[in-house]
Amino acid sequence: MQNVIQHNNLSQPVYDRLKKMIQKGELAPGQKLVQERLATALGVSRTPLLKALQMLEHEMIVESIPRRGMYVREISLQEMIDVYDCREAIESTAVKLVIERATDTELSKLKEIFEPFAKTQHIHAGKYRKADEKFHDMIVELSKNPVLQKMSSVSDIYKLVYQYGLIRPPEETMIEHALIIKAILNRDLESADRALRNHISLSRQKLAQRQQDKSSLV
Amino acid sequence: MQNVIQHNNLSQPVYDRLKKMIQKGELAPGQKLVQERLATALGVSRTPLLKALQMLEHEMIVESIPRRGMYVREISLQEMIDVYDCREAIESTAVKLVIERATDTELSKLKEIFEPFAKTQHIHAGKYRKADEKFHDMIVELSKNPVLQKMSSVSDIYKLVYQYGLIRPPEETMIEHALIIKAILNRDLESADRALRNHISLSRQKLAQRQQDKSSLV
DNA sequence: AATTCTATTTTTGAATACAAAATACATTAT
DNA sequence: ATAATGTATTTTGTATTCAAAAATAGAATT
Repeated sequence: MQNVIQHNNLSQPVYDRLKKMIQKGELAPGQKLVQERLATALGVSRTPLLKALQMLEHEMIVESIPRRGMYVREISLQEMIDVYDCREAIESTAVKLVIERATDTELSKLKEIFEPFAKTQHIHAGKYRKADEKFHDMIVELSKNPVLQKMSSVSDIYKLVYQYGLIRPPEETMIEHALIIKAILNRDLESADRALRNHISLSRQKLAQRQQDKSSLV
Repeated sequence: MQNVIQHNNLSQPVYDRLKKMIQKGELAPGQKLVQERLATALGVSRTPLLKALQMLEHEMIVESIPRRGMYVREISLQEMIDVYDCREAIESTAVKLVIERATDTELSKLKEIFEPFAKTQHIHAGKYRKADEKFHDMIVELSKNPVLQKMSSVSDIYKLVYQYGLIRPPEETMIEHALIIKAILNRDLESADRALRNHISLSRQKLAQRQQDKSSLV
């Protein structure tokens, strides 16, 4: 029995690890997270684990059922559609602020994200998804609105949409990304807003279509 | 020393009490919240208190400075302006969904909120503020989008704007509320969106004006 | 009088202990 | 065999303990 108490923020690394494990599916949706067992597996006590789980709960990645336990949340298709409405709200506002507040140097970083894909013929799906996430993250970051950033973390679960497979081919979204970036670089708010809303809205519509298909099966 | 352990969600009532205490200013912005002392005062141990504080941290009402402690957050004028941008994002999306999803019965409840003030000549400031908050809460609630609702809780700190005094006279906002409600009842998305954005935007501009005034004093 | 250093106290973050609720399991009754 | 009941085990929510870091107070020095 080791009698050493750590004092340096154990919950943060635990949070990071859990989040990755859930994103990778190592902890499956619906799965119960037994605290003592999980804590031992991660080499900490229940205290920092619980703090990490609470953070994930705020992001709607896990859910706590009182006196029952913590579970990895299952994100339904309907909820994912709701998430896309949230992303449109967040990012549309973010884009407005980016155009107001970001420097040209900062804007150029947005552009760089998709440059590797412009050259190549075949787009690596995994790398493109990462770039896509980075693009949307950066828009929120460059908004320089801390409250918006915090709110954004709640709808970050959109990143779990891959559970429903590929929503739209990269070739399609690539063009839309280019349009958004171009408008932002020109600091053309109206075009940027329109392009961004269109981009998110199209994906949401794809999800809604699947929802339709599913319910019409019954 | 009582040897009784409660098992029924102590953190929720603690959260409620703390939130009210902060809203009333009983716990002042900037004030340090010493855990042991506060826990004793509330009749619980540090464990449920800490959980409550984490919830408040997520809503940006308190902040944790690692290894230093928990503090009641001071919300600057600039941040409040940022909050209003967030509210516009949230509520604009909410209104869209309300028009899509809410029943006529539900919409009628929106209307009822301000009815007491239509009759009276003099508007009771405190009661009007409560009604105002209820109105905005209800829009988010009737959106029936759980993710949006969760996000909304983060920018709920707009309710602390009264710390900066009265932003606009009730007579002014009353008219705007009426316009928003009318458009929602008609399920006229375009008008509702325009009215709502105008309403929030005007308040934000007032705050921005104060920010200007303040910085030009220097 | 101001500043630096040191000893003491306080407070935080983590680990552990503990009681009640939830679950699993076996036994009995139907 | 299935349902119902009682018992043992597990797990949660809270309380407590503990060690390290931070804050404080006091002494020593400039």
